[in-house]
Amino acid sequence: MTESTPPSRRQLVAGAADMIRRRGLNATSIREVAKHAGTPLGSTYHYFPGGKRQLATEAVRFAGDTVARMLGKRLEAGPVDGLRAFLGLWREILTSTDFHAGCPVLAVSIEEAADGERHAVLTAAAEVFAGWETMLAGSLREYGAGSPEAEQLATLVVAATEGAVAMCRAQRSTQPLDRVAAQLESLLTTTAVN
Amino acid sequence: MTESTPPSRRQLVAGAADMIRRRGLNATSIREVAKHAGTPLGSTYHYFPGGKRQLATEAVRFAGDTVARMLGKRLEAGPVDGLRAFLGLWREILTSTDFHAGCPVLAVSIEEAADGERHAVLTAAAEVFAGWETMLAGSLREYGAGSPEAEQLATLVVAATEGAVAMCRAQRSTQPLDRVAAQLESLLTTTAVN
DNA sequence: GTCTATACGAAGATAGAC
DNA sequence: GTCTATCTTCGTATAGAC
Repeated sequence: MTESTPPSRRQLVAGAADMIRRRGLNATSIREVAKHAGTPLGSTYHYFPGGKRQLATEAVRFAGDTVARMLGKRLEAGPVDGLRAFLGLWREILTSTDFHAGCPVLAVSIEEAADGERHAVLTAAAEVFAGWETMLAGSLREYGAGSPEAEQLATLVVAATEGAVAMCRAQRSTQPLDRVAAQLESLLTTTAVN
Repeated sequence: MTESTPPSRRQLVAGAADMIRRRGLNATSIREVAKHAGTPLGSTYHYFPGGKRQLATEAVRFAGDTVARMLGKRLEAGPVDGLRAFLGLWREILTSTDFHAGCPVLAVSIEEAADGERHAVLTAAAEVFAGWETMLAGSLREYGAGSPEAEQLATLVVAATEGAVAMCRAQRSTQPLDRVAAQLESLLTTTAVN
């Protein structure tokens, strides 16, 4: 991580994130991720000795950080701008993939491990969600929202967006996300000063 | 369907729904569903000639109908009662399974088919979501909500609940669902008369 | 009509050649 | 250090015995 990161390693993580957000965690095979990245299967286990679990964990963190960076930038202009950017990001992912891709963090959250034990991927997903919520809540408080209200609104934004993206995929339409966007924007506008 | 339904057929559908809501669609194997139902593997293909896709489709519809029946009853007492029942149902599923189970409809919505073609399971999921939304929106209109508002609120309720259930599983806590509940209840109370 | 046995492919992971 | 070849297990689906 600290030493120079090989480009193929990075490609494996990004490719895994893309496959997970389309097919889910269990249907994402190391074989296919490696093939897609142009690296041999053995290399994957050299870069990720922890196997599939480690690769998936890093993929979730990678996707989470990418969204968080974008969200942080847009939140500088206020919570409603952040909300619009957040919703717009997922909308773009849906439409640009013809509703084939969603959120990899949600995907890993709803798949129990085969052996039934709680794996590190779930922990990473929880941290990613918490990070997004913390950023949103902080911005809401900055703009005048009260303390229990800000956290509740932040959770509502993340939960509603994640749920809406899944619904959009089922019905091949952005209608759920657009409806959620209208309600959330009006809610945040009346709560915080912009 | 119309003729007498064998109990093992029913068990297979219910078992599939339970496994899907825990592990997701791709990780749910016909073998294990059959074993769990106590029926031989061959019987599954006798009852469901369409194989895994058919079984999964019926499992989604089964789960959707179960929720819809409960929701319909509780909506007779008004939209806020319906909301509480809806949230309470998912909360109970989370806590009674130690956060191992979620919503099977959401689960199938986020997994692309391996062959890339759009399958019947997704269509069933879209219909289930639409059914829940229609019931909620109808109740909201009955209690005084305007026409674009009612549909938007209904979608927000379903999306936020589904997303929150997934977040609860990731962080092994009902906090996301409880926060969403607080916000949705206050939102529906100010919008509709109860 | 029900179920056993099996065909066939693909998964995760590793051993060991280069 | 990198990659090929392989081990083992499990998946869907079916053929054919009772």
